[in-house]
Amino acid sequence: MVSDKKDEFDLRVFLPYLLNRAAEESSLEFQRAYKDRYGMLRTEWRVLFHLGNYGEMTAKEICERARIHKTKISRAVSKLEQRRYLLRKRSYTDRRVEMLTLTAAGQTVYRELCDIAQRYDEKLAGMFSADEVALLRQMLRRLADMV
Amino acid sequence: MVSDKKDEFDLRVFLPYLLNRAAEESSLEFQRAYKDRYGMLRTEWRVLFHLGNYGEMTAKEICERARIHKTKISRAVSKLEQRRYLLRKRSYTDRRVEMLTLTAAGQTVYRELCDIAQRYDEKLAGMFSADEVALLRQMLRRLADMV
DNA sequence: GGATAATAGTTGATTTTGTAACTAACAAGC
DNA sequence: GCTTGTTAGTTACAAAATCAACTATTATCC
Repeated sequence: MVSDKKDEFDLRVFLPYLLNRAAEESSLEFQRAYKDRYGMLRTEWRVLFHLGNYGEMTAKEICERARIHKTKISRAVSKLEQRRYLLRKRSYTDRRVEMLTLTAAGQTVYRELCDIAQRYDEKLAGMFSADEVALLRQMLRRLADMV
Repeated sequence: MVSDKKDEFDLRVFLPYLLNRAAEESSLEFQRAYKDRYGMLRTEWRVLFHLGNYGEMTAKEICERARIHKTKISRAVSKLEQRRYLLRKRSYTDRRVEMLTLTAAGQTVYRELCDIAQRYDEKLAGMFSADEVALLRQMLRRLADMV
């Protein structure tokens, strides 16, 4: 007799769940770097990294690239400014817009965190073969809609 | 002349970042199912799914399996109980412990969400070949330390 | 068996996020 | 140029997450 019982759903293969769990787990160690060492929140390091990675940007551009809501960006920018990690400069072609750049201090922190990130990434990547990791990154980028 | 410039860090290949972005993005659509239709939070559906998937469990066991902090579980359980989705039953071998089970209503919601989850999972999986998805799930499980 | 430590789960205070309303500046249409 | 609509960014309030302290119960060790 053929089983007509619908395949039971298994939480542990559900992609959104797996992705979230993997993301949470793999963020923990790196989080300590920016949180414990620099008292930064996740959004703050994301802003810092975007400015470090892409140079001068506006809050709007960071919102779009990082897919973070503008209120979170706004608060993260204030915090980073307070800590003298970034400078705001009003665009004088459009005075609603602020150009954001890292200060020397911000760049130093950025580089330090980059080093930590890179080492940590290598550690994670080391769990798999080079081909596997390449495929993983590619698939994640597609899922993240960063194609 | 060989470049001795250290390879510039690229945010868009950093695994924790990719994982988080992919997780956030791929959760959005499914989130609407439990949030908009049932007014549930993420922790609440995770608890619901655990009970649906594994049957009777204690809050402690859910904490460990799902890696969610006990205060979040405690509040999610209260909410689910209020909505009559689950029942608490004191263990009488250890009266600190509560056995949690889904009510009939809870099981109905669970099954509905399972269907949605399964269809959504198939949609996501459809972005890649069967082999690729199998590998992805396997890698995510390792990253999530669910090996 | 009684003191001390450990465990399951809850509660309260603080921090962070999310939502909506807001200000200030620009753009378009007439 | 003046109304209407949009956009960049901020702020205020509500919802949720985090962290520490708490209660009640069980386990340990002398």
